[in-house]
Amino acid sequence: MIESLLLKLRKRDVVSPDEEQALRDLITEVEDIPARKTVVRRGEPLNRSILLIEGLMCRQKDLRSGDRQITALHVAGDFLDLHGFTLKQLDHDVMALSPCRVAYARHDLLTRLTEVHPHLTRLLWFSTNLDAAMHREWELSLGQRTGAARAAHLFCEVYTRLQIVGRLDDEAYALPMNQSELGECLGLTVVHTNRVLRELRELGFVQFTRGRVVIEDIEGLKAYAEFDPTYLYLDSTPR
Amino acid sequence: MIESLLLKLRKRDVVSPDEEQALRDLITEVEDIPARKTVVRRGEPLNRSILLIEGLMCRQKDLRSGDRQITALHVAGDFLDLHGFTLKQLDHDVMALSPCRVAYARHDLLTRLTEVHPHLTRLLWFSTNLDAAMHREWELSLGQRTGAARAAHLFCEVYTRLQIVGRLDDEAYALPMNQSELGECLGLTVVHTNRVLRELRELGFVQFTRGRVVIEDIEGLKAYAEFDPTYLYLDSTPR
DNA sequence: CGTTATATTGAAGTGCGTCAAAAAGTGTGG
DNA sequence: CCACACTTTTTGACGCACTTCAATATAACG
Repeated sequence: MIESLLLKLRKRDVVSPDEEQALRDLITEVEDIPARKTVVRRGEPLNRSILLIEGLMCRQKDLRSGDRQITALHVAGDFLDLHGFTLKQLDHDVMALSPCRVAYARHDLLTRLTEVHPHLTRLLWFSTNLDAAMHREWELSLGQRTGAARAAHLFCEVYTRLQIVGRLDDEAYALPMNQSELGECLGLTVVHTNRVLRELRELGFVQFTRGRVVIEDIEGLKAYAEFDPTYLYLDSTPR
Repeated sequence: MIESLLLKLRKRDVVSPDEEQALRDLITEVEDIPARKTVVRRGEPLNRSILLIEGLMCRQKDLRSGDRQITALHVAGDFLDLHGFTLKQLDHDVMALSPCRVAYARHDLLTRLTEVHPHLTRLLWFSTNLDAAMHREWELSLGQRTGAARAAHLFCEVYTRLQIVGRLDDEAYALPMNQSELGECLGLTVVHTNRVLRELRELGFVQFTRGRVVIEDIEGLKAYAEFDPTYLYLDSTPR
């Protein structure tokens, strides 16, 4: 159940059998979530954090005009709102993009964990810092990259993250969202998102059709996006 | 020396005298940094984190074209790279925008702190999560707000953050950067930044001249920017 | 099979970038 | 105090990336 989480963490540091057990003990109830359901609403008090076991979720903020920005994507093995453990409420919504399976980690157990497992605590802390690193890369994309490069970069990032947790299907993967939602990740309208996707397709880099990404030329795509995975911290270092 | 940090933390939770002392013991050497100096370079191994005592610093990422994005601003009381404690190296540079005074917190002492002070650890964890919340709000700005609203929002955010640490000078404050650097925060060119500033001035909201922000109508500015400080977590809650 | 969501294309408009130059401010040395 | 060089701000003209509005095509679904 926490296998993807372990894959993710062990890519970055050693997790002892003891710590693995502590994580297993942390996770209680499992639940299935339908697509499009909001699982955490901004401002609501939190007493547990959610681990994504299967599916695709996102964090989003919106303006009064209704314009939305998706600020993060989450794949299997990610905590959706571990930051909520110290923040106690979120500044944004968390929504399922596909049908998902999640598990819950109660905050009182997490508090206990911080008192008993300092190294594991630092690892969980690391994992929220990793989210922040991705936010920064998205800021760079939104502020400086062209629409096409932004899309290309996103495809590279998700490719890399899914690879870690074994969700790549050869050179393709599931990205269950429509072009409108993809546009909300990229800060583009649906119409322009569609044009940008055509460009990437015509360049022979990648195809995105009905929630599925097929990579045709990963090296070309990475070069085009200036994708440098440093910000994903893929080295195993004592944290 | 850590007074601004204490103001910042105590705005969000209780810091016991014991914990205050632990923080004081954490901070060793103090140093003065000249403007424009890069204090942390991406990729370099870190064994300490930096607390900003006085001045303005930023985090920045760039593309090969030379286009830069400033992903965060830091004021007195902020840790510049506390995330570096668990990341062990940064994915971006940290640079002084003005002459600054900083103090250092060694990572071995921080590790020790996590083993002895779980609640304080959670508070420091919180503070990195707060940085992430600001990153998300900037993503919303960069992705969805117009240039003028983005600038207005930034002025509101810094106004609020400086207020907490007592650096407001009536309805004005120091923001020691030029229009080019402001543009790099906003994802705009200098030229357009200049036009956006004129617009905000003509609307009677705010003036930005030679590194100084003079707020003329804070309520108007907040409304214009749709500034909602929820994401700054200004309530005192047990973390 | 009809209904609704999603994708695609076209045409026209706009926010912001680019290029270029002038104006204003700042710092330094004489 | 001025002279000079340099940085920063400001403005104008023009171009482009992206948006908006609108219509059609295609896929998904009960």
